[in-house]
Amino acid sequence: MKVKEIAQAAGVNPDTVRFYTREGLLNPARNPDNNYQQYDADDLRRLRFARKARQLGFSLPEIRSILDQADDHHSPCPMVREVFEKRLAEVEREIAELQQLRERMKSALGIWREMPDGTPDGHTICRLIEHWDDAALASGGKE
Amino acid sequence: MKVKEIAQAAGVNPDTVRFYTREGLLNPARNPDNNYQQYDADDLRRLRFARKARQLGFSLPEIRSILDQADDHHSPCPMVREVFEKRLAEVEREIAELQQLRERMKSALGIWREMPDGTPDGHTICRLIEHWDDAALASGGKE
DNA sequence: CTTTGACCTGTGAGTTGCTCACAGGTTTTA
DNA sequence: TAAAACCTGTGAGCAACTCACAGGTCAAAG
Repeated sequence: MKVKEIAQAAGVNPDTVRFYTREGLLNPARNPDNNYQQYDADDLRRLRFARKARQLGFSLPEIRSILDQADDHHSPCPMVREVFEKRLAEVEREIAELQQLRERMKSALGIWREMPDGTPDGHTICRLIEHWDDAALASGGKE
Repeated sequence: MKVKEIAQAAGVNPDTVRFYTREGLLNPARNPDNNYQQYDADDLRRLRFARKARQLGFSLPEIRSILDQADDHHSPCPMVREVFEKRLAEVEREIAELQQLRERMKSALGIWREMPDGTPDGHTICRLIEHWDDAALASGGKE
């Protein structure tokens, strides 16, 4: 299979296939006649695997590690479980952060409804933002 | 004020100050003696404004527009309100997406508890991922 | 008065996972 | 046989910083 074919078979952009190849996730052979990349069923399996793993939140380096382990006939599953739990925790944290942001935004919107628009006077740029109280932020620090 | 001073006054990394200056959000004068950047109270106001706006979800180009409008003595408030509502909608969408991801991950974890780890056999890389059903994904498309 | 250390300068690269652009070679279609 | 569609590798662009580098400047200590 050529780039476009495997890309279509996996439902991804051909450039993504090229990118994954560059990154070493895919190891196509070469057609000696024209130097085209030649992907086989194994590459397609790896590509589909990679896409599923991405949808589950794995990073490309993580996916590469998993693939490498499998190539060495070691079961990547324990590693998959471990990485996965870490990712889940991260996702939970991201959700919490975004929800906090949403609350900040909503409270700002509520307050703004009663505030008149001001013209910048050299002291103030936009009261809406400048007078928004970020005391609530103190609780949500990043580590 | 020099870079480090204004950075401390606003509670940001000096490199962020330099970056914002490069990006045109800050317009410091120059000390002709040594070519150092010289920030004044107005720059500090802009910097604090920018940080607050960032925490509220505005992008740097958006913040620059707001600042530019204020410099022209137009009230940026209507624009702020408009951009803000769009951002809020985006945040809601991001939260929904992440929550969906979390559900996918949790359901995968649940299923995995009952699955044995497998050794790669040339057909399978990691059953955990390959046998994970992504039918649920069909509903959550991106536009 | 010189050295040391802390600060300043601008610029370029690294982060993540692609996506797009470019210039040139190949194959297919008309 | 020429145009269209594909292939090749490489480099840049996205967001919002952060860090590294090489060299200039300045305050205080010796």
